[in-house]
Amino acid sequence: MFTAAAVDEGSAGHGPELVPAEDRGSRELSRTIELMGARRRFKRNSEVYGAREPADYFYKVVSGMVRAYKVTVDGRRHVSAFYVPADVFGLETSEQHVFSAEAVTDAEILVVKRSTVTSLAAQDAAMAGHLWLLTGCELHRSQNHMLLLNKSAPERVASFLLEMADRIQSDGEVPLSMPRQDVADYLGLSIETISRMLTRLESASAIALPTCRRVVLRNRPVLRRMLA
Amino acid sequence: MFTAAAVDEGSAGHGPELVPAEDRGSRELSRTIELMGARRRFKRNSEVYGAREPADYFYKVVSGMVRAYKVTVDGRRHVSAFYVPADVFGLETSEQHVFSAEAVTDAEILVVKRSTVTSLAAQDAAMAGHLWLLTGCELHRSQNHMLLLNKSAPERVASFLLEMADRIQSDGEVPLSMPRQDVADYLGLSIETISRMLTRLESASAIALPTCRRVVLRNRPVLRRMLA
DNA sequence: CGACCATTTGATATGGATCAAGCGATGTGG
DNA sequence: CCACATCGCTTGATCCATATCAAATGGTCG
Repeated sequence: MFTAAAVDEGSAGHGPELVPAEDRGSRELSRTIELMGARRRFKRNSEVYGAREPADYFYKVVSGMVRAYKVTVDGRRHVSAFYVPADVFGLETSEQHVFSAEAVTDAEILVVKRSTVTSLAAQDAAMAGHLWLLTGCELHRSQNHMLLLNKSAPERVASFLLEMADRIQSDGEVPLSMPRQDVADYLGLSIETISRMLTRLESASAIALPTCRRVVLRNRPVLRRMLA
Repeated sequence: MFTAAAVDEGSAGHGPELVPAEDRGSRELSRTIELMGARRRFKRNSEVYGAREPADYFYKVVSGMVRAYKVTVDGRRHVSAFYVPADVFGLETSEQHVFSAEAVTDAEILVVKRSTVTSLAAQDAAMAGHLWLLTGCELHRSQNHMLLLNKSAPERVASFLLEMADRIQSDGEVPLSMPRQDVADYLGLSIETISRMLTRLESASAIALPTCRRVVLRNRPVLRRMLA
């Protein structure tokens, strides 16, 4: 199977509305990691891998959340992605990781040797196809994030909430496991702006904030209308 | 061959310093397009493909330049990439194109049916590997662009010039084939800001502007020092 | 030569960063 | 169990980078 049949569209428009990993044609690779992967536990804020380290493994989140990030020479940090259960990450084609990865919360992660997967892929076209497909999904996500970074602050925050709601799928209630600083570094804004935008959305009763780490989406159409 | 051996690093740091397509392990796929591709000519500003159209072909630039872009609902345009001779583009895994592609200048482009490549890839692991690799390079480029969008205006412009100089490889002289608006939409800035930054770089004698479409890099270290 | 389009330059406006308190939870030692 | 320290979040005041608006200039093509 070397077609991209299962891949989304419907997302293309604007929001990242990413399709859950299981629906993305990733089953082969995902299952391989499931079967052959070693389960490792990571404490909150511990490192999964570091930028510039050899990229010898692929990863799949079982529980918890992971952030991929990079610190620039001038000390600014950019969070490129959050990975939630069922997401596969670390799929880069380069020999070294470009980003670092850390557990946002305590997390369980399946780890499989990259060489195991690539040698399977060399034998099995379906595996190779899925590897390609998953990388394509990551590309798609990255391109969406790129678009997001040209939007206004309210748009970025609204996009973020909708993205998280779609991916975590806990029905209206979005638990923000990460601190404000992570959100800020993901959206390219300051923590103060994140805070202000959330307050503004609450005033507009688009969302409710029972606690600062729990967001309830009260009015998605209002949020969607903010997307450029 | 299903290893990413040839893939860069050295870029990872900051600049996109992208390795020319031929050195990226893309030879198989690139050569396939070379052998099996139909050569098509596109006039300046004509469309190669449109967003949301079926992604039935892969492309390789022979001459000229191509821009990939997307217009958001609110009418803003984002240029996600410029493709120069030897670059392969249109590699998305999704069934429909997310971006549109247009010729920046008159261009010659090799076009090959995607199904041709994918059925080759289903037989030939090397082809599958190269497909993966090239998509990985596109991902890498996209991630670099993402980082770029969090930098200051002078940094973005300096990065852009260095990127173009590396990719066009015409030794110090960078012909900007695209109008300022394209640069602006690529860097997420206004045309006025692009203009001002170029002027500023000229005053700092980091560059010279014999005409507004030709940039001479006079002092790369100064440009590099601007990168965050 | 004149019209048109792209680029530069100048003046002003503004969104978001930064600086600086305040506030609220969470946890620790008395 | 409560006082207090700490950390993360919110709120307010100010500043600055870049957008936007508005001409002026230059380059290209009929």
